[in-house]
Amino acid sequence: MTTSGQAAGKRRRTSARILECALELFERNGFESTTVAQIAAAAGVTEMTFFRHFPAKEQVLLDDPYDPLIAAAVADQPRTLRPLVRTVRGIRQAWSRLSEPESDLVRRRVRIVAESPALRAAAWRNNAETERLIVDQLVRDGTDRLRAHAAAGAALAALMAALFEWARHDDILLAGCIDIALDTVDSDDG
Amino acid sequence: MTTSGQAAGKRRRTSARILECALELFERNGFESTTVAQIAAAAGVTEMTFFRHFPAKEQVLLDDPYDPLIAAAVADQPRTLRPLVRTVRGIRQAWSRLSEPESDLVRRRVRIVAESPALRAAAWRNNAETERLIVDQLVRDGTDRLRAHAAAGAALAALMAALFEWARHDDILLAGCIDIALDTVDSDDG
DNA sequence: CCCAAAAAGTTATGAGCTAACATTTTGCGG
DNA sequence: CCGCAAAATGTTAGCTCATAACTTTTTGGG
Repeated sequence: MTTSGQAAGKRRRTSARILECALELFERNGFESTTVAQIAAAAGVTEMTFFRHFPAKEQVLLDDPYDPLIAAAVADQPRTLRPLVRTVRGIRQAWSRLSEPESDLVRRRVRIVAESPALRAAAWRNNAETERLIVDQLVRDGTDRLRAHAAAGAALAALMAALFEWARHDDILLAGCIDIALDTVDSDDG
Repeated sequence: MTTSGQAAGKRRRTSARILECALELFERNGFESTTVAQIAAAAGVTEMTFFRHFPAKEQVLLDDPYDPLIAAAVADQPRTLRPLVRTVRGIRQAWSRLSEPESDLVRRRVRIVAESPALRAAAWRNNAETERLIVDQLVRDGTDRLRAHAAAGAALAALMAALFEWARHDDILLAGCIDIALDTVDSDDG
């Protein structure tokens, strides 16, 4: 390489610093009451630099790598199942491998998101891309758009409920919450 | 009366003018590209006045009277049903009485909302209150928080899917879309 | 026609975000 | 170790949404 990624180390370090400072400020003072200027100052950078690392204030919390995995997992499910069941199983599979160390960071972020209506809404906007991927997959396999959309939306809503409830406690397991939430939607058969 | 609502007529007229101007501009140029200043100018008022009538730009489109009815309708369902089924039936009942004339206005607004990711997210924030009411009702009747949240979220997601799909066409019936979407989630039994 | 209250205007301010251009920092090839 | 191109960051200026404090206009009943 040598050409692309000259000072990539510095960039990652700055990103991490901004992220950590932002999380601490959000936890201490709340998301809305924390300004980008404060975060930037705490991280020793300019507002401009903050926005170069995170396209928006909310993206500090919402830029997670798990969502894209869902669409792939849904595609893996047998095409003979009902759309909702396929989606539910895909989500279950995608979230089954969340290691303990990262689990703590995820919990911190979800906790902050759960507190703010604006952030919960923003989380849905983030989900939109995942939802679109699931819908496309289901439609490709013969489900009509409306049913596909309803199934994907409902399953993701259940997932969000599981994440928010999980984040409210310190000791419960995420997998358990996801199972309960998805069972509520999926009822039984398969 | 006489004391409260001195010049209420003028206020309503101004609101209606702002609403109509905003809708036309949104339809012509898109939601994001339309500034509050443009809307205000078109309606012959100041930006300040715009915000006195609508707390935020998005509220021109999202301030609908139907959502609150849902929580009440859910409460009306037999408490013996599963939470998801109760919620689905409540939604079905609440949206069953949408008269034709208002239907056109609703469709205009939903169409604009469907176009913008930011607006779709904002619609979810609007739903949050409805969701809370449903959850509270279910919890009061013995369902645990997580299951209640999952059921309410999933059912509302299906409703949104129905509204968005319905708004994409000119000739289909909303009731039909809602039935299909909710059936996808509710599967069958009751 | 007068007058209290409601509606709308004025001015100022702050936060989030973007764009154009200048400056510093980084790390590899010589 | 030094220079150099690219990457990272800083600077400045501006737009839009939104809020607050204060003033002026408009409304409709007595």
